[in-house]
Amino acid sequence: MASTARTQAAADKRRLILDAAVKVFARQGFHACRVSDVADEAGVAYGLVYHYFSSKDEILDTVFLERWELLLKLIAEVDSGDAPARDKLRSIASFIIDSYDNDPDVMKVIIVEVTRAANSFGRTHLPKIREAYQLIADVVAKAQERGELRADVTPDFAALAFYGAIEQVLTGWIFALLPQSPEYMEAAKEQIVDTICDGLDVIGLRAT
Amino acid sequence: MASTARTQAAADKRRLILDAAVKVFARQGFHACRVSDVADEAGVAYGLVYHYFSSKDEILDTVFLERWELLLKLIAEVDSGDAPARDKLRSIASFIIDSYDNDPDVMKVIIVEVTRAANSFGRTHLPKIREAYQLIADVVAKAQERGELRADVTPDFAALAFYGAIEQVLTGWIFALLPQSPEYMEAAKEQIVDTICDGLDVIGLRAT
DNA sequence: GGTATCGTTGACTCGCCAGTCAACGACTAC
DNA sequence: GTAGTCGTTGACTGGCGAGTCAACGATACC
Repeated sequence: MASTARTQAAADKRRLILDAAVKVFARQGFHACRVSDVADEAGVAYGLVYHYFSSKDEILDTVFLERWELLLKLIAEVDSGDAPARDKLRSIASFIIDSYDNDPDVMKVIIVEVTRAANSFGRTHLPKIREAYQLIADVVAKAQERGELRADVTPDFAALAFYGAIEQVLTGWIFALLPQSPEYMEAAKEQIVDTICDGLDVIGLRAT
Repeated sequence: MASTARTQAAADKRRLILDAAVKVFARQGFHACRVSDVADEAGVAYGLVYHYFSSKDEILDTVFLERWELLLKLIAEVDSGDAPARDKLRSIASFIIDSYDNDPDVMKVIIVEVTRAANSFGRTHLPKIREAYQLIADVVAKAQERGELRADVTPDFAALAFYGAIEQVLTGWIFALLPQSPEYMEAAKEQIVDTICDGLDVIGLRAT
C-alpha cells in the first residue's frame, strides 16, 4: 500500500532523528547542544525536527521513556517468576549492564540527563523512576516473606542500595573511573549482586 | 582597625550572597534561577554579585569546594586512625548524613547540581569527587590488608558502592522518597554500614 | 572640609538558541 | 495533467538572562 510506504518512510525519519539526538546528547550533553546539532547529525533540515517532535524536551522524553519501559517490563517479568532473589537481582543487573554494553549512548543519556539530573528531567520523570524502585522493592519484599533475605532492612532501602550500586557503576564507566573491558563488565554483574546480597542474605555465605 | 572593619563587612557581604545563593539554588535549581534571584534573596543589587564573584558558575564552585574540602579532610583524618573499618565507614557516613541534617540546602545543592550533574559541574569537579572515592578506597584497601574485609572486591568498587549508597539515600531524602524523621536518619547511618559491610566482611556476622 | 578609595547600584547590551512559518517540491489520486 | 496532501526546507524572530559599566555615595585618611 502506498500510504503505508509513506508512513513507513516517516517513521524511519523519526527514528533517524531520535538516533541522531541520542548521539548528540551523549557527546555534548542535552543542555550544551543545540537543536541544529541534532538536525545536522541526522542530515535533515532544522525545521523537520519540529515536524516530528514538539520540542527539544520531547525528544529526550521519548528516548528515556522508550528504554525505561523496557526496564520496567523486564523487572516485572523477573519479579513474577519464582527464582531465588539472588537470581532475580542478577537478571536485573545483567539487563541494565547489557543495555549499556549494547547501546552505551542511550544509557549514558538516560543516566546523565534524566536519572541523575534531579532538577530537570529527573524531576519530570520521578514517578517513572520511582516505579522501578518500587518493583525492585517488591522483589525484595517477596524474598523477605519467604525468609530468603533478612527482614530488618526495609525493601525500599534495599532497592535504593541495589539500584544505586548499579547506577554508580554505570556512572563509573561513563566517566572512565572504572575499567570497561568485557571481562570487567561481566564480573561487575556478579560483584553488584554479591555485594548487595551478602549484605542482605539471612546468613553470610562466604568464607574467603 | 578601620580597614579591618571594612574588610570584615566585605567578607560578611560575600557570605550573605553565598548563603542566599545556596537557598535559591536549592529552591529553584542552578539553571532555573537567575542571578537576579540570588541578588534579591540576599537583598543586594544585581551588580554586587559580580563584585564578589566573577560569574554565576563561580558561586556554585565556591559552595561546592568549601564543603567538599571538609569532607576530604574528614575522610583523610578517619583513614589515618586505626579504628576497625566498620567504624571508619560509619564515621564517614555519619559525617555526610549529619551535614545533610544540619544544612540540607547546601548538601542538596552539592548533590543535585554537582555530584550528580555529570555533564555540567560534575564534569568540572570530577577530580575532586574522585579524590573522595580514592580516600574511601584507601580505607577499604588497608582493611583488606589487615584481613578485616574480603579481598575479592576491589577497593575501587567497594568505595563506589559505599559512596553510592550514601548518595542514593540523600537523594531519597531530597526528593521525599524516604522518610526524614530524626530516628530514620540516625538508623540510616547504621543501615548503610550494615548493608555494605556485611557484603564486604570476611564472614557474614548476622543471624536474624 | 576635601579628596581618594571602594563598596554599591540597576539600567542596559548583546549573544544565543528554541521555536515559527511561509514556501517549496515530491508523491498520490483521479 | 491537474489538484491536493504532506514531508521538507532554513531564514527569521522573540525572549531571556548573563555579564557590563558608568555613576553614585559612604567611609577612611589627611
